[in-house]
Amino acid sequence: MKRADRLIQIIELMRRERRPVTAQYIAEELEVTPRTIYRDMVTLTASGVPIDGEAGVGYIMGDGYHMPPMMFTEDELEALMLGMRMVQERADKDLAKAAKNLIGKISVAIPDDLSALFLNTDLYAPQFVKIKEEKVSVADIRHALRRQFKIKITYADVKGEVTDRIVWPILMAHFYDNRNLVAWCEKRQAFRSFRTERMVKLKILPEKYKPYRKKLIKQWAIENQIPDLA
Amino acid sequence: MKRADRLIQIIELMRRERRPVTAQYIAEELEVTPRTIYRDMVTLTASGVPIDGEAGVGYIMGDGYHMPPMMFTEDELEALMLGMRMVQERADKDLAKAAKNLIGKISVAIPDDLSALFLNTDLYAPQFVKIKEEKVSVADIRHALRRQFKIKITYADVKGEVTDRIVWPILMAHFYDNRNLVAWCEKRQAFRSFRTERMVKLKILPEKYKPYRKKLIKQWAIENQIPDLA
DNA sequence: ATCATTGCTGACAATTCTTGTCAGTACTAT
DNA sequence: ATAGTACTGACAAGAATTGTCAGCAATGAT
Repeated sequence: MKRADRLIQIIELMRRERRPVTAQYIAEELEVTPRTIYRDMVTLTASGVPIDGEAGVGYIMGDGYHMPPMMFTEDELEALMLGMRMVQERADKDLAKAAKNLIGKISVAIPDDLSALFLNTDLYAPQFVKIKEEKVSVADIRHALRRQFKIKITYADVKGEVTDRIVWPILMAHFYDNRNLVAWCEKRQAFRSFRTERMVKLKILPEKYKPYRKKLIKQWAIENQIPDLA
Repeated sequence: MKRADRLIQIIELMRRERRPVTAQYIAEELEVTPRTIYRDMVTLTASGVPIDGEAGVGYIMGDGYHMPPMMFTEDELEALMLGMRMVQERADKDLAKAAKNLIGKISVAIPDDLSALFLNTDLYAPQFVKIKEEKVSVADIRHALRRQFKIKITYADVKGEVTDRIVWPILMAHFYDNRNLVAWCEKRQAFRSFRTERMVKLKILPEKYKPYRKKLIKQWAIENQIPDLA
C-alpha cells in the first residue's frame, strides 16, 4: 500500500477508535513497521490532523481538540471574512493560504444559515499595490519568531550592500506595500528593521535567544516611541 | 511540498470551495503541474473521497464528506490575529469591536497552549493614515447590504453638492484610506461608488431590492472590468 | 456547428521519497 | 525499577513522484 493511501486509512482508523492505539497495532494493521507509522504521524499532525501521541500509552484522536461549538454574531463573521481577505491581499502566501483554510473550517463549524451569510459577505479589501514576493520563506521567519529562534540572514540594504547578520526576530509589521521584520541585530547590537523582500537568504539557527520576546518588543517600542506596544 | 501533505491540502481546499475548481487552479495553489493534480485526484477518489470531476467544468466535492474535527494550525491562528488587527485598523468601529470579540471567543475555545500562541502573535498591521470616522452608521449600511434593503442617503459629492438618493447597496470596498459603498443608484440608473465619510444622513428603507446581490455584483464587475468578481 | 476550456491518459527518465533496520533517548503507568 | 511506548537520527536499497509532451473526450458558451 502506498503512503498516500495509508495516511487516509490512518485517519479512518483513528476515528473509529476511542481508546489509545499503539503504533505497533496500526503498523500490523497496515502492514508496515512502526517506524513508518511514527513518520506518518508527524506528517498528519503537521497537516493539522488532531492526533495526540503519548509515550507509554499510544495515539488518540482529538479528544479535547475538537472545535467546540461556537456561536458568532453576524458582525463577527463579517469581520472575520473581511480580515481574511485583507490577509490574503497583504500577507505572505502561506498566511494567505491559511486564511483560506480558516474560512473553510469556520464555515463548516457553524450552522448552515450563518455559514451562507458568512460565505456571502460582500466586504472587500482590494489592494492596488501588490507586494513583491520574497526570495526567502516568510513562513520560516514567522516560525523563528514564534519560537524565538535566532536566524541568519543575507540582506541587501538600501544602498545595495549585501551583508550577513545573525538577528533575533521579535515582530513583523505589515505595511501597505511591504513587510518588515523587526529584530535585534547581533552585529550592530541594536534593533533593526528588515524588509522581507530585500532578504536574499535565510536560515533558521538551532539556537534560541534568551530574553523574552515581549520584553524586547517593549524595549524596542520605547526606543521608537510606539506607545501601543510599550 | 510532498505528495502526502498535498492530498490532505486538496481535501481542505475542496471542502472550502462551493463552486467547481479547475485542476489548473489547484495546481497553482499547491505549486505543482496540473498533471500531478490529475494523478492526485485518482488517488483520492480511489480512497473514497467523494470528488467529482467534469470535463469543461472542474472538480467539486460531494456533500457529506467529513474529515475529523480539526483544530486550527499555527498559521491559521496567526492569520486570524493579523486579520483581526487589520480590521481594527481599517474597518468601521462596530466591525472593529466585533473583531475584538472574535479574538476573545476563539481564544477561550481552543486549548491553552494554542491560545497562548494565538494571543501572543506578534504580527501587526500598523496604519499611519487614519480613516475618518463617519457621520452615519456603517453598521446600518452593512445590515442593509446583507439583507438587500434599499437605503436613502444624503450625500455630499466631490464638488460639495449635496443630494438625496435611494440606492441599492451591493458591496463595500475597504481601501487603504477610505471606505466605499458600491450601489445601484435609482436616480442615475447606474452603479455608483459612495465614500462613507461623505454620507451626511442615512436611512434604511423598509423595501428590499429584488435582483440578487451576487448578480448585480457580477454586472458591476463586468462594467468595471474587475475579473475577480465577474 | 464551432470553439475554448477542462478532464483525463500514456510513456519515460531524472529526481525525490519512502522504507526497514538498528541504535538510542525520554516519557508514562504500574 | 520495569515494561511499554513515543520519538529521533542515520543510511542505502528500492519505489514512487514529477514534469514534459502529445493527444483524446466531454462540457458549456456562442
